[in-house]
Amino acid sequence: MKKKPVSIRNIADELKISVTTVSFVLNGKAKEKHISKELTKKVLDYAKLINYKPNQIAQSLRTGKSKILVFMVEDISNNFFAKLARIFEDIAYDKGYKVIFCSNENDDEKSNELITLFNFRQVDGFVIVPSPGIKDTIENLIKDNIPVVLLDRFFDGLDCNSVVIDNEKASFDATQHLIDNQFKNIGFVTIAPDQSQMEGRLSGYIKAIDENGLKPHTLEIPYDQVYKGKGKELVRKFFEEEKDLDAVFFATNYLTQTGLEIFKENNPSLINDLGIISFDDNDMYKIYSPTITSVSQPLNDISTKLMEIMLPLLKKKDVTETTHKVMVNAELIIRQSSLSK
Amino acid sequence: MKKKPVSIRNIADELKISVTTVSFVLNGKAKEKHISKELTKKVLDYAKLINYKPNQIAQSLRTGKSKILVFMVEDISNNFFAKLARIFEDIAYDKGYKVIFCSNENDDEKSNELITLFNFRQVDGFVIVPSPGIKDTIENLIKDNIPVVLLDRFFDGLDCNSVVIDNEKASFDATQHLIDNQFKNIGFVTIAPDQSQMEGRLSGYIKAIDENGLKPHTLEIPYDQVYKGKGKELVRKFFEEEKDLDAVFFATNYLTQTGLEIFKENNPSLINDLGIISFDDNDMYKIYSPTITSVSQPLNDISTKLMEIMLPLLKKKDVTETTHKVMVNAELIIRQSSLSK
DNA sequence: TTGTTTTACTAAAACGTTTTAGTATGTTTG
DNA sequence: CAAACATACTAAAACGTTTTAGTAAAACAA
Repeated sequence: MKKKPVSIRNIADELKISVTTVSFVLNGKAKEKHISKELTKKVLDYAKLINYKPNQIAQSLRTGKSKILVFMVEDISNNFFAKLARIFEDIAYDKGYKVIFCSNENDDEKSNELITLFNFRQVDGFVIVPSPGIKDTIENLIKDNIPVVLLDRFFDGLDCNSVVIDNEKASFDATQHLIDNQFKNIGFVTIAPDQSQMEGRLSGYIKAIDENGLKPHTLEIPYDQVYKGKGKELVRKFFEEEKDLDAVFFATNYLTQTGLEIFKENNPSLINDLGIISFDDNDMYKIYSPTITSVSQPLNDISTKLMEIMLPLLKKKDVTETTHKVMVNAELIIRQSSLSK
Repeated sequence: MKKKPVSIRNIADELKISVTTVSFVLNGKAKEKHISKELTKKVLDYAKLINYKPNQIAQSLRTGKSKILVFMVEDISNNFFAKLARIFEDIAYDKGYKVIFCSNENDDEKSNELITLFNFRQVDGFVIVPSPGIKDTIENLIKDNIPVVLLDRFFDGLDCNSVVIDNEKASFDATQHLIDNQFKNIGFVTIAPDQSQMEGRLSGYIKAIDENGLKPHTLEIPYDQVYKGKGKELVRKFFEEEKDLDAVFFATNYLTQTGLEIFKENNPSLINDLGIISFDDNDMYKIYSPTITSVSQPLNDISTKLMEIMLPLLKKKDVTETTHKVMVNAELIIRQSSLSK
């Protein structure tokens, strides 16, 4: 049966001193509170001896801090988010925080539900990949003085910490790279830009196309159709109609997979004949035939930045004092699929 | 600034009754404790009106239950585990539990550290993909009456709940499928079987090979070499030496990727000439050229089973009463790579 | 000497619940 | 008509911490 864990009381009783003294010592306030060197040592030694660990829940109740962070993404089983989560987890544990992951499926209702749930369960801070319609919820969190860092996306006109990549630049560079490789009719397959990161990706593409005097060919798929098979049909139709495309830039990993699937089904030679770039890397791209060029987000940088912003917020009285909006650069990993044919 | 959340006290004061009564009502013990219908309704209505949510931490301190489960896997950013986690998360939230995910990197020290950390922070239950040397730690958890369900692997001679797939059968079937497709010299690339699931995969392969009077060709890579580039060289050497292989069965997703990488670098035609099967599916396998046959683990079944075992344990006084060892069947997804050439 | 400061330590409240052990009525029962 | 029981409610302890507001003695200053 479960033996009761040792408490501060046990230490106090054993050493015939008060719990107050023990608490002071264990919290490193010995000097400040004028606890003698000898007693301090005695407490520390005994605590170690009996392997005392504070009851985190009692601490939380008293201090109002849970040492738990929430990392809410669109889908934790998505490679990009899973990798980010993994790195964030490591840093967090290192700093004494536990992390609860959850997936909002880019759905406003689910997002709100989860945020409410956790907020009431006294979570210390949130990292959130926001669904399009939760600007108000986020604003309320900030008003309630709860640390929030947005990830991957942000809201125009909302003063909130965020870490995003420079989507426009990344997209511009990728498109320009295709142009530099003699591609002239470059298609862009994306999802409807009600998410800020998608907006940047589209505008980067358009900018490169415009600057080079080319004609844009874009397909924007409504988000709700993407994950319902319907998206695939739209992509298929796009390629059937735009016969003269010589390259295509997919704005997300998932769209690339859909595209490749269609090529495989309808017109396998396209895989080799078209110039192809995918936003977001995938372990398999480097072993595909041809190997696939991708825009790779710097996962380590992103997670590190997230923590760098989050940690000071957790100490602060007022989270609105200063907000940090960090933009990191993505890397274009050039492989066979984007080189001039 | 953060407004103080409403407490049971606020309700009691407002209605001029005791906190006890409020607590009884809110916990559904109104009848049992003879609280009148009218008062019960009044409490419920007012609680709803002011949007009362219990302070989970205070509840935890009092009841000793945190409503938190730990889901510890080898690497949460690994596709297989991420997908499992995603499903488990959904079920858990539905049952009122939060889930903390963590990665032990198949390392005993890290596993022990994490288990100790969470155990002392009063987690209600553990789902664990155990690293090879933590049998004792698991045993101690069980002795302490803490719910544990092992996932993917188990320990011989330890009576502990577990959910695993029938690796031997899955491996046997996959090998037999290759044999049925006229392959005669089937290689098996695996990691050293100090993990139970790897043992089953090897023995299934051997059994099929033996039953068909063929000769085994196995490569066993020590676990610690797999993730250090060294593994790749061992695989490369294997294929250079075993010139007469006509098929290969990779025992994990990661090994498949390594293998494909080597084929691509050294001998691209092999990808089409060899029969290939991979343990664990990958979204990209169905759009690879050729499409790749895989042994796919039933993620939904596994997560559901995990919860089915975990939930009753969380209610029980004594977790050792009965142990459930569940074995689920994997599915062979047949694609081009394993069909007779 | 007396008053002030410093040192060394502690009692008790507080965090927000749940639960035990009541009390004070009203209602049956023998 | 008293004893037993049922109903409707509550005071206070408990969970394990942290922290406020102390006390008592020793050291120092005048």
